[in-house]
Amino acid sequence: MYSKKCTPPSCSPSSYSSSHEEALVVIPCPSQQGSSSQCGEAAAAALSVEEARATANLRIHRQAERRRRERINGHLSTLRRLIPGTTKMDKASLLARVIDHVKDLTRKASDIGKGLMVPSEANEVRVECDGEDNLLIKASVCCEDRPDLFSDLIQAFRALKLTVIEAEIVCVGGRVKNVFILCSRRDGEGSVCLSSLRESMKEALDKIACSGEASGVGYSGKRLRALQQQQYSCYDS
Amino acid sequence: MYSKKCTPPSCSPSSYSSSHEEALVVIPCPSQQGSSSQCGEAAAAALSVEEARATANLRIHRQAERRRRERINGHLSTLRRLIPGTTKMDKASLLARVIDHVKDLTRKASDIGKGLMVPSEANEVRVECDGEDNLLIKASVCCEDRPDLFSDLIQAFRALKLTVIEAEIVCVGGRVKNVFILCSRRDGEGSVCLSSLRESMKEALDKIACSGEASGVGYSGKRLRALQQQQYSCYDS
DNA sequence: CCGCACACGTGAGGC
DNA sequence: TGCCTCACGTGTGCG
Repeated sequence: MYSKKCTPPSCSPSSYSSSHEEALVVIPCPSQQGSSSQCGEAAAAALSVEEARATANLRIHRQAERRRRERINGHLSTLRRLIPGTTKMDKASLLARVIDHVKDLTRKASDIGKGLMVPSEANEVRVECDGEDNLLIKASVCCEDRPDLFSDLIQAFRALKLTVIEAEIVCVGGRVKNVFILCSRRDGEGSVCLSSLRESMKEALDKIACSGEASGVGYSGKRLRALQQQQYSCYDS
Repeated sequence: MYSKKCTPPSCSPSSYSSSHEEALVVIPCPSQQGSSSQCGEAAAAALSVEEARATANLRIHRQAERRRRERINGHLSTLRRLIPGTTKMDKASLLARVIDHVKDLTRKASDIGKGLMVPSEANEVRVECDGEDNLLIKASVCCEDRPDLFSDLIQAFRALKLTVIEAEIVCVGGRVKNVFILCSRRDGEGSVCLSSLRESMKEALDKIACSGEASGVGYSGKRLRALQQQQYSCYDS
């Protein structure tokens, strides 16, 4: 029940067989070929041939194990190649980072599939620092849409010295969800400074999200019903 | 100054087969301690103490190596836990699937950040079967927007006996991108049937996407410029 | 019996 | 020098 047909044949790290090659020489014992007449010798011969077979098996086993090791290490270095910054890293630590990476990507992927990309009913502002290098910041704002919302957000980011790397906009029935990937370009960067940045960001974005709340309302029930009936529309009335 | 020449490396590994707990008892051998009065013994004692230290080092090395192995295998089983369907799978194959998973998730994740969620200039219809169970189908349609586009799509899915699990709509400057997660509820399901389903889906969606092409055009350059200047808007003129 | 996969202990090399 | 990581060969259990 294991291994299936996978066995990527190309996983070999290309440098192979140069270092130690198993010589095919098998029989070091010359003792037992002439002696067919003595029974004691026969026993010895049997034992030695048995030994020879054992060593042959051992040899096969040895190189099989080596192939297995090469397969595993090949996959491991493929992983190293895939995940940036893991070159010349400990094998165990590499696996740890692979785990982190998988978890992270799974979370991201589930975000897109689930409800993240459909603007929710309630206003929502989230600011999270992505990854371990703390360079990228992800900010998402979900609120009622209005003509100058986007430029307001951009201005807020500019005031905080944040560069927009990516922006993602989804609008459904008058509500909008904006997700930004930002990059903070500051001189004395530190985790302390970063947390305060988080706070000011959240404050500013909250203000922007709520500023259009007084004017137009009443979409809630209608929009929800529209969603449930699967009659999405991007068009305002 | 213990004698203890025991534990020669040749000593069979099964000798201390008591599961694996390293007993702290070090000195079982009382063999050559009686003669303390001879000077030749001094050299032997020095040699033996050196040997003893060597074996102690070996012991430390042994259990350190074991810890390392445990760490790696721990991470490996964590990965098994994370990726569904890899229980009791070969270690190398597990790594292969981890690689696939990482590649897949990276692609998906880059999709959300890059161009997937912004309607592209050219019309585009994609149908892909997600995951290994072949139950979920992801269909994305990118085309010029029109009032009844969505209901047309829904009708097409209904005709193909597809249930909409999730829908994601992004509209920018008159163009729209719809991404659907669908579930096929059919009796005799098979990969053959599924590929034909793919074909008919693609055909139907292509028809729908192109049907509004004749009427309104000319957004292209304007929209592209708007995107580059980061002046997104969900509002039609 | 053989192929396969795993865990183990040990030698070698890098700080 | 000591600790750590790695590769290697081998013993062992499973189909």
